[in-house]
Amino acid sequence: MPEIITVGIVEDSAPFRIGLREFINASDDVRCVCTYPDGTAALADLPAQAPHVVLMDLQLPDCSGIECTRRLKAALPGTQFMIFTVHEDSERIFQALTAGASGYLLKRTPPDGILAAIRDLHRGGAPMSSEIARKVVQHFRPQPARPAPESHGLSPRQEEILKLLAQGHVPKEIADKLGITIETVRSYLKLIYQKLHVRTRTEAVIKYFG
Amino acid sequence: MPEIITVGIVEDSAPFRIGLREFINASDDVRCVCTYPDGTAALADLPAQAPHVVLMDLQLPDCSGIECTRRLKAALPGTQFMIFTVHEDSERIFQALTAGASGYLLKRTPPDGILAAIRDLHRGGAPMSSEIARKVVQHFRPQPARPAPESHGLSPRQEEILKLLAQGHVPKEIADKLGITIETVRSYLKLIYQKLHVRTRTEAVIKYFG
DNA sequence: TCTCCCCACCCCCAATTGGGGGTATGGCCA
DNA sequence: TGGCCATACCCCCAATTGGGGGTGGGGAGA
Repeated sequence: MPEIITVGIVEDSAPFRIGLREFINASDDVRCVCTYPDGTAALADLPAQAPHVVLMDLQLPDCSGIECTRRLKAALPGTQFMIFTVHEDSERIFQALTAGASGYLLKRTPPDGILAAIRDLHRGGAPMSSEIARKVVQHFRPQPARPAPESHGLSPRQEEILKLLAQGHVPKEIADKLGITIETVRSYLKLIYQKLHVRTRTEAVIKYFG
Repeated sequence: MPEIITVGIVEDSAPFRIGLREFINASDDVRCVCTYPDGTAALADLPAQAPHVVLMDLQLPDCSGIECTRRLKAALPGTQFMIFTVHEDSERIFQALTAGASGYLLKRTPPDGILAAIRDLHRGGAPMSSEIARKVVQHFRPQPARPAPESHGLSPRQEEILKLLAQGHVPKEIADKLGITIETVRSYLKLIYQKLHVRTRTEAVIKYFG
């Protein structure tokens, strides 16, 4: 028995909003639990509804759907946001993604595709219209400047230990996990500190993440 | 009458390679015109075939599929490359995209999905498995996960100390920097550990960055 | 052959850390 | 007015950490 996916809709066009809701509610596994015609209404009530997924139009009368997404995402980190719009310019796409959206559908998407995208989003995917996906992928291209691809010169074992450190494990736990003594782990840590030019586990982890 | 989409396959596993070719050729609109078991063979012959789409395994015997993609894309800018692999670590995904790939499928993708992805790629899309798309989207926002500092319920002073921790400072240095005694810093750290449900500085910093 | 490096282990020791107590001041607010 | 919390400080103590030494074995290269 699959869980019912709850959906909120933020869309200024009433016919479109209602039509979308009716279509969604005609499905077995997705329910539209709230709709809003503008950002103000959504910001006021949507956090209390906390749907799994929010469909967000970009063109709202009072504020941009991007700003609206940013604020709602801050209040509802667990909710997945899908932009649903006619705009497909790169600038807006990237702003939407940085604002916290995980999906980006064009309005010309067929109804079945919308439902499929909602399910995909809820499963942890990032549904995007083809055109959007291509723009996102292309944005990776003009950056051939790969900054420092692993130049710390750590041996495989040393890196393994660093990775466990970065997961929050204390040396004793690392020793247990790897089936070696704590003394060995300590030896490795000393070497790692030397190579990374740090003095503590914490600094090493920061270097690892930085 | 739709144009026939020509496909090249670079894949070291012979059964997989053959099976994929047969399956593709069973379709009406897609034809596999060449297959290669390794990067060397692909680099030598694929430019002469110039298929519309190339399915590229990442795990090749002689060189990485990423490097192979980079060179082939340089020779065939009009050809669309789709990575086809079991790897889904972020590092490889981004390397593949910067190398010129426009699609990224996991091998667990059902056959129908593979054909659909080939068509999508040829139409100008960027087909990706759900897991891949989500990773791409998430990495697109390097620092959006910052605006949630209140969630852990730290006081301003506690957060200030945590921030210094996250810069690699040791408690004694924090005391000096803030002009308070180390004992005070230690008291704060205990509170911070409690609130964040961690036991060490390192874990606290990981939480801070996570 | 003879290094060099990686892996694994051991000892010592000073310093630090984390956990447990505690005290005192001041602000907020009900 | 009393409670609650943030800030700031103190003590003790076991355990851990970081830095300094060292011992081997095994594999890759020169």
